[in-house]
Amino acid sequence: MFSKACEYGIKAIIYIATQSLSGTRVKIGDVANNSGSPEAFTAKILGTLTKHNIVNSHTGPYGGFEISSKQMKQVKMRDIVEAIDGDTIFNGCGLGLNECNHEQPCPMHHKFVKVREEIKTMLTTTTIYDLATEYKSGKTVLMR
Amino acid sequence: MFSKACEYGIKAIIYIATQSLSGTRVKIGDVANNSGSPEAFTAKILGTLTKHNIVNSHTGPYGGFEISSKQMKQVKMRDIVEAIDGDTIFNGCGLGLNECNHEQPCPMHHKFVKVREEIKTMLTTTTIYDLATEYKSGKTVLMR
DNA sequence: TATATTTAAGATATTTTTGTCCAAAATAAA
DNA sequence: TTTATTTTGGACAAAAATATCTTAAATATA
Ligand code: FES
Ligand code: FES
Repeated sequence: MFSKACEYGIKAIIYIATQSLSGTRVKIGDVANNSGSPEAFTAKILGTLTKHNIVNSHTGPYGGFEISSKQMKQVKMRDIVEAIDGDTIFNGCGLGLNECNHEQPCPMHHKFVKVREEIKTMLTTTTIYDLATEYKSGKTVLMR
Repeated sequence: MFSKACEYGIKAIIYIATQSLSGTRVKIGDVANNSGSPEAFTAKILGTLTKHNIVNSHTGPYGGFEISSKQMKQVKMRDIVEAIDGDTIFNGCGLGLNECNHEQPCPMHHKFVKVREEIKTMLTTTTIYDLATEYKSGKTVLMR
């Protein structure tokens, strides 16, 4: 469904957000350790998300990553996925035709579009804040 | 959603099935030309599907690929996807945790499971025959 | 049996994704 | 200003996915 990069990105953001809720900035090493993702690769992905203004970074001592309350509540999962994986999952043809086209549908089109819309809805109606608060309360885990 | 191999496999099977409905066997070259997929790669994938008894192959002159009416009506899209991409799409965790676990859910679990079930339903309720007849009637296309 | 045709199988090549490493830039504090 | 800390960016490496090529095996027909 999502690329590894995207999975790592989502988990990193959720961890950073929960820490931000407590007012603490986190270093990339902490993120990797607490989300079960490779450190250097996760750093790359956070670089992308920083450019998209989904997370804020600060260099130097006492630096690290942080997400504001405003960001948490405004940014949807969809924004993260789109920033990393692009919009193929939201608009692309299920059978890989150059584009999804209602006029000349591929054999899977009708049924596929429904699922694709469900995915879009799921990711558009879920904010970072939603998942971060749930994770902070201990109801969910980022690694096992 | 699906790998390229899986996309090619599905398109190949639909084309072979429509030809089988007319009683004609098709050669790998025809399949590639009519489904817009790379020939040698598609041959590999059809080898896999042949082993899974989803399609039948015949070597030699007048040989080629063919699917029986019985197979067409019994084999679900799910079988094709599972044969090529495995069962990760049906059972795997959306955030890449080693397995999906209801007891220790990842942050996306609840919403993700619903979508995953929709995908499973879509692929389990669609047979090769369904898509082949629709394609044969000209309502859908395999390439553009 | 000899020949032509077609899939099967294995080796190889290319591209993309995933992942690591290291030096540079930014910055806070002593 | 110097030092230590942290992200940033670029080069590099490894693994997986995608794709091609070549030869072998099977088989129908003459
Ligand atoms: S044309 Fe393939 S999903 Fe719309
Ligand atoms: S645990 Fe992640 S989807 Fe179920």
